Amino acid sequence: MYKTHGCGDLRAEHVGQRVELAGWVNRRRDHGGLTFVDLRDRSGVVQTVSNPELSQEAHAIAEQVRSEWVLHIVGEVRVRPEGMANPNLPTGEVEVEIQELEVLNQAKTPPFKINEESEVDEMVRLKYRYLDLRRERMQRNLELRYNVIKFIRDELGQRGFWEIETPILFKATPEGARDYLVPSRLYPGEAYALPQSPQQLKQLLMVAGVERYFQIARCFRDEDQRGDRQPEFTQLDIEMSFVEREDVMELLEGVYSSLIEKLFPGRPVSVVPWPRLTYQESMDRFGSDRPDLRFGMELVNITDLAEGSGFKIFEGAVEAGGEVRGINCVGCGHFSRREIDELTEMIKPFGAKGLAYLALQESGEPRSSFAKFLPSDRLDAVIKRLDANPGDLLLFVAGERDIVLESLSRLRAHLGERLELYDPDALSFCWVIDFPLVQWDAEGQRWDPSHHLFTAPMPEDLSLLDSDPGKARGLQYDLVLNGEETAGGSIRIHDRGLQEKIFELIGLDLDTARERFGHMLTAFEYGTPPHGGVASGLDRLCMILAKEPNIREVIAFPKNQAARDVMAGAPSEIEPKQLEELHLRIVE
RNA sequence: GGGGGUGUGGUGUAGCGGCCUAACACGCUGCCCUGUCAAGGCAGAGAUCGCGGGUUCGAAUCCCGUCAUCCCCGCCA
Repeated sequence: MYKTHGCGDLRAEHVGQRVELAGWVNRRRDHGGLTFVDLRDRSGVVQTVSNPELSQEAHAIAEQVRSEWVLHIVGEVRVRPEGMANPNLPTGEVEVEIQELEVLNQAKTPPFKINEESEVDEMVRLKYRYLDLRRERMQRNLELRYNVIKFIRDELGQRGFWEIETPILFKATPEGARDYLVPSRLYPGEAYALPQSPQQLKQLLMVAGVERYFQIARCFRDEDQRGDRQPEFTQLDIEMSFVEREDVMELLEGVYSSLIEKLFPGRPVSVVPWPRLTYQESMDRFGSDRPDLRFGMELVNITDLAEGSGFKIFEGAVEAGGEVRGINCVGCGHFSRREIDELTEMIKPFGAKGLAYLALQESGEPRSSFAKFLPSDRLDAVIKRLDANPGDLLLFVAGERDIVLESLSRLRAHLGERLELYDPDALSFCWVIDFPLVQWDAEGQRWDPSHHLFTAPMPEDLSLLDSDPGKARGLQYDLVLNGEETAGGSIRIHDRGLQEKIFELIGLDLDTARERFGHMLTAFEYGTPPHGGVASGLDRLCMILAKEPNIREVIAFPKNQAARDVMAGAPSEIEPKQLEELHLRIVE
């Protein structure tokens, strides 16, 4: 070993000890005679001092040293002279007096500063990711992620789960996201697919009698990027036999609650059991199936008050079968016309024609785009229903239900952040349940599973599958954290007949279904236990726990927006020889 | 596939028709300096203003195209 201690671990208790340190030069302060070298390793930073009176040889080297050089130092830990302690440094009470100094490696001047949290263009960071990861923020994130995963492994182990690996080379499933394909060398024209999730395999593990399975599983989806989406990502995959919906939800909230209690003590977190909202309720109150429960500002339906109100825009929306809903931005009555116009522009992309506003003044008439059209008793009823007081700003959207909900939901999320309506440390969980099993896909003219095609319908809704499939609910649950979808799961179908019925409903003919999922159907005939599970996006979870704005900040080597690895330059051109082996030809 | 933002020394920014022979901070190089810790002092190097075309007497600045990058929509069972 090159070191006896971590740089950041040295304290007053080590005074007098001879220590060996190894690490990077964080900063050098050369006073000519005396030279200070702040040495950094994973554990932190400690000040080392080179004094020519102690070692002429070491001092000559210390004068040559530059940022990010890799050093090996032998020296003695000393208390700093009176008044020289640095309270900003955990190791600030001591310093290491250099006796021997060895340069293990020199370093070019890095393209950006490693020793401070300066803003750097992300392309440059990704190109030199190994340097970016050397910075404190990234080291913190890497450690946080490790701690989260370690905790989950330990916790699930204690709860009787086995961690089982499933194949990365598996079979394409044209339903769902686009697959990443791996062409087969041995079988011309055939390909493996990388898993979008280990869904089928974990269900087959239940058939296999595993009963309690989990995996920290890498998943692959060839779709376009977002700030919270990467082409490959990691999910906590769980499956359990002989359970009902509530059992799976209780398990995950138990694991995550204790995780936060242990690793993030002091952060405000939802109390178990976490709120359970039906899909209907969530849409009705928040306009979204992933409601951010860190703050209120719920959507209020005033459709009945809008009907025949005298305001043509409201009336028209109601007559066309639409709705009128509003939110109360408490204390925002001072918003300027321009600010309200900006909010209006914000929701137009979602189909909203406009934004009606009513700003209640502390005194005098309200400022409003529509109040003058409404009889005063109607106006009072509206104000009362939104629980509004002088100084508040009420915002309304009228139109088709979907548009109203989406617009106000976006507006609510935007205002919640802008007005700082919540504690940035808060971790607000909730479950959304009772999703529709299938949704009508107008483009494809067919029913689409809202979760996936193995989700069991609610038993009491079974008959609806024939009469009114859109009304049938699934035994499904989504976990939402601070308005972000963090996990999703369901009780699965374990009956071949029902599974085939679902295939049929979503327009998979029996031959195709058997070709793609024959192994599942066959397995269901050999004594399949009732089972269900959940999958949780760990990158996203870590992103929120680390309070990072972007999923790339918690992934060691992420792809950029265009799905490229800019450090290694992947994807890259294929050698003709490889193409030939794989029986492939490039079509321009 | 579509919409929007951004591209100026190594990094972060300023400049947004002529005062630009491109400014500032940090970093970098050299010299000085024995108690600094964002060390300090002095001196210095470093930019064809993403690329191509156009408008103009004159373009970092305006226009068009293109590339890169980020955000969003579509997509993500």
